[in-house]
Amino acid sequence: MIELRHLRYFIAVAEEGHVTRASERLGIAQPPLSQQIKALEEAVGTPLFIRHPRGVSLTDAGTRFLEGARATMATLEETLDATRRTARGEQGRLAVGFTSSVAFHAIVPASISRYRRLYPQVSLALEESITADLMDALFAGRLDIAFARLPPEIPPHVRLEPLLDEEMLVALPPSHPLAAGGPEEPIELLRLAEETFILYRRPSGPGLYDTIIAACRSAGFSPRIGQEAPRMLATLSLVASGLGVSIIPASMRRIDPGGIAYRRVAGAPGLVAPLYLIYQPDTLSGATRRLIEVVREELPGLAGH
Amino acid sequence: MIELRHLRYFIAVAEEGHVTRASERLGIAQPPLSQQIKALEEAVGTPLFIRHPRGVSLTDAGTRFLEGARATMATLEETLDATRRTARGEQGRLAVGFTSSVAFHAIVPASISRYRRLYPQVSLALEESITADLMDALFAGRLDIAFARLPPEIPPHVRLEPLLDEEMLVALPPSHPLAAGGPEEPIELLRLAEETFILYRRPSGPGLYDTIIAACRSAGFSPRIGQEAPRMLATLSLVASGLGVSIIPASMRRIDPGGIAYRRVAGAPGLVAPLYLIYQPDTLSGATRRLIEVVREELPGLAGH
DNA sequence: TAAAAATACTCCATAGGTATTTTAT
DNA sequence: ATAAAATACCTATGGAGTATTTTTA
Repeated sequence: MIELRHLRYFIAVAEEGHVTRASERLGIAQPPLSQQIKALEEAVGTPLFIRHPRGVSLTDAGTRFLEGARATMATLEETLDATRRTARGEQGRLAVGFTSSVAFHAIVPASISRYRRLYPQVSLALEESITADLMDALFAGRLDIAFARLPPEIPPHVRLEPLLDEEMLVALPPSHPLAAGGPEEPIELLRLAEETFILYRRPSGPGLYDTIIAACRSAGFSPRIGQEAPRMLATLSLVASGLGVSIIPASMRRIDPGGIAYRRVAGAPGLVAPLYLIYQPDTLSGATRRLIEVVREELPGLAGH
Repeated sequence: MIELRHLRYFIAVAEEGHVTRASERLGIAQPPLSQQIKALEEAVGTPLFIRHPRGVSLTDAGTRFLEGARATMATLEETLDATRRTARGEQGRLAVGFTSSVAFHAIVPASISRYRRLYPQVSLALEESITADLMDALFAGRLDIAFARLPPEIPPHVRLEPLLDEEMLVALPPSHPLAAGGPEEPIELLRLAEETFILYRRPSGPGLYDTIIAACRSAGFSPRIGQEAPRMLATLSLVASGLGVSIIPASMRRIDPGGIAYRRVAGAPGLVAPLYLIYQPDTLSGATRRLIEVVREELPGLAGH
């Protein structure tokens, strides 16, 4: 069976044109080198060297073999390089998922764009989806990592790394009486007791839904749910149309489908939208590790929101 | 040190996704396979497999390594193929030399063209030169094989394989009295005793020169040398111009620089032009061996001339 | 509990070492 | 006579085998 040892030895002898000199270069004795060369010639099935009284030279077949032996070694070297770069996360592919409700938080675009700059050789695949689908994709290996709110259930081996707790704001139709105050002036949650609420549909983001209901309960009322919208943007459109009020993560404020008024909420400490980085810590690719690093480094600059 | 064994084992495990199944396929036990995989991962410097309770799967780095390992094995396989084809003489290069005095003998073009047809993957280099230069080139390895007359001296390790003895003809100027007879009617050499001879210059083809002089001597006269021409064609031009007669190998008859009359020679059994195949039998390339075969096979069909 | 991989050890095949002979100039 | 490769023989590293333990779903 031909081994790389044979190729290394063959190349040395071919380059030196001299078995003894090659054996010195290789740090072995001459007889074993002669034997290995002989074994190689046997395995190939044809002489590769012509033996002269003062050295050896290549046969035609040997010349062709030298070319191929070098190509083989070069292919392996390249492979080792690429493999190590991939392991270090400097090369390869990275599939990142996120939900529509986190896409607008600065941490996501900031991390992605810094990552792109630091590791340009990694080809990025970005996917927006609902939390449940992200979790499935993560578990199945179609996704390496995701940004999301608290998922309904956590598959085994999946880690949720809490990044930050985002403040939530009340979204009011422009015509609403409470919309009159300044945006930085908080309002009591209880003042919304008689309002109709427009909320995310349950399976799309149960975490936020439950949090909002719980906050209303502890403020002393049970909110009337007027409509459950399928996505964040749809929720805000309904609010803008005057069909009700909503409570949304602060980062969504930059979406404004027509004159919505955002107001901070007073006296509702549990009313926050957590943002998690989600991945399988046991099977982290290098590229994924690098993204986690980047996200953690971005965090201090934006912890507030 | 990474060996091909590691690559073979790695590929088997990657393809099976299962160390035990791969060990069966490889015909070894499971523990040594696990050890070799571990040693490979150590040499590469990064894990290549993720160990699951029911099998293994590739890491990102492992996926890249699989690709490269396959490429490495493929490069080696290709190399072995090409090396064996080269050894068999089905591929590669072949440099063939010949002198101007043999170029017109049917054996040369016939052999070359059949060789071309049989081994189209061998790139042929043809070189016409004087015998002495051919011998140098052969000895120096710039030439693999040559067709020539008897060389002045034979370098060590060079074999002269006699192919055939070619009849020699008298070449007469068109105006010469002896040119009147039919070409197949032989003339006695002695009848040329008073003629002026135009012969090859000595260093270009000493064999023929000496043969002609010796034949004249044994016919009972010493020829008068009028001129020594540098090449065969020049010799014939001088004859055509009426400056003298010459004696040339029969295959040159097809060159006719203006009305030369060719006549067979009677009673001069030693007056032949030998044709040799010349090569170094100790360092024959496959391609050279194939050409020798072809020439030997062509021989019976044309032994006469 | 069960399936698979890892670990511990043992053994032997063979890569490599030493001494010598052969070969070709 | 000499330089180099080949041969003969020996040594010991490490690849592979057997038995067992560890791991994790």
